[in-house]
Amino acid sequence: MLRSRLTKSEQEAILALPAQEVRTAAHRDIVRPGHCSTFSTLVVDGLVARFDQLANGHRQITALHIVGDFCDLHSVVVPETGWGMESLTDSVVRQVPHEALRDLVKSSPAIALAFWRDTVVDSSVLAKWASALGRRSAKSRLAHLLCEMGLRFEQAGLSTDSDFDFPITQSQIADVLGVTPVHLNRTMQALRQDGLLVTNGSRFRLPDQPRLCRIAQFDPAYLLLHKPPND
Amino acid sequence: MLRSRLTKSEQEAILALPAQEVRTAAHRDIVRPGHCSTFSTLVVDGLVARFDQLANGHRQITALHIVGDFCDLHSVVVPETGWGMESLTDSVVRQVPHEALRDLVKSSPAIALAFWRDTVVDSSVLAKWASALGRRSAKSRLAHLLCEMGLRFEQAGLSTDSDFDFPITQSQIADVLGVTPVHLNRTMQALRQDGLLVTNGSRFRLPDQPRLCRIAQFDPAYLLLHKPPND
DNA sequence: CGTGACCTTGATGTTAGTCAACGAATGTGG
DNA sequence: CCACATTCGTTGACTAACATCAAGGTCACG
Repeated sequence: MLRSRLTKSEQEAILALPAQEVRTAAHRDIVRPGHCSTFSTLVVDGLVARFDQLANGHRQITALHIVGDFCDLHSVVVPETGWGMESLTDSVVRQVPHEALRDLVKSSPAIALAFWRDTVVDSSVLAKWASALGRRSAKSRLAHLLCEMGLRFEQAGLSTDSDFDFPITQSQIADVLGVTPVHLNRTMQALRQDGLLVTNGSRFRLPDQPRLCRIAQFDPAYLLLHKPPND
Repeated sequence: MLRSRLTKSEQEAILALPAQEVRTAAHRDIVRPGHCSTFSTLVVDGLVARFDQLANGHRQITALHIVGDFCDLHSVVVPETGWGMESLTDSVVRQVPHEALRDLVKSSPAIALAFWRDTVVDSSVLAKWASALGRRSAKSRLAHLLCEMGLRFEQAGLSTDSDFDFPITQSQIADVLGVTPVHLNRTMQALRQDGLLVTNGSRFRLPDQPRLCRIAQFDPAYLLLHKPPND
């Protein structure tokens, strides 16, 4: 679950944290921007996005979180939310009070480091994405997103990296890539015509991953999957 | 220096950390992408940028660091560098060994939280920037950058927020905004014609900040300047 | 008096946004 | 079972933003 090595007892301490389980329908705002949050959110089922909203209402999704992700652990040390969180699908989340997390962190330096590390990995993914938004074409960004999500779904044990269920609308993908829904639609068609993408409902298949990775210039190092020890 | 409240003795412990002071000329890579770093970098003088590099050599700057910033504290918990760091001007930095930082973090939970918090603030700035790259025009992004840097220079006690020394080339700003140098040049001219920017060498003056902030949709909340206590 | 780094300008091509409309699938209430 | 609305994907015509290519201009520096 977390991207660090912990002892059994430390793992148990995290799992034993008090939490409120919440079910939400798709397209609901779980955390509204501009407030102060009192809990962190663990995704139990579904797909959850962190976003930033502009004055005109347009959204830029800055992170996608799948089953098992602790999506706003950073709010433990910085509870002020400039961002918001929305459910992209019907979802189930566990809300863990900051108070409990802070107590745990004080009692165990190893867990503090593991939490810190987890937020840094999120930040590493975000940096890679910022670079994609600034310097790549929509087609390359879409390819990159597909490569990343495939790998993350596989790592989470949900599917293979080249054939996965990704229940997201084209408008939502557009909010990730920073393009309009119309342009995303055309970009997806371009990948389909190149024989790099086959979709069927929410099922995504990537028939030629090596070529897709080349277009995306995808190097999975930034996801930090090898989980080195903390010290 | 750090964006958290610490006791005197904690502050002294940080300042007493062993470090190697290094001087670098402008336009040098301080940390090369794709390695494993063994120290974190504190900016003593100058301007330092974190960047991500594409296969074609193009760079996207993902963070700017001014005097007093600890620019890669995150590498304490994740030493693998997908990114690089370059000096934008002649600079002086202090390189603090990760080993010493990890020892300090283990001995003091408050410092661990302060360090964690610092990396989360960087991440908050990055999220705002990703949103700008995805959803705003070059003009709005430039306005946003100017508002942010003005405020940060002021907070660091270097100048006022509407008249500051920002020793950076147009090509480097272009690498921040994710545009070409040619287009950045034209974007700056547009701000000048609107009476929103006056430059003289590396001196930037913002004659009409309220209007500039409106164009930028600048809300400084994401910089988390009010420094709430850690717990 | 070159030379190189940086800024500026013009012409032209490409990428992506905007506006508007339509079709397919799904759900809902009568 | 049918009319209706809603959401989502798709398409076409047109426009705006930005990239690319190429060339000069300025200034500091050796």
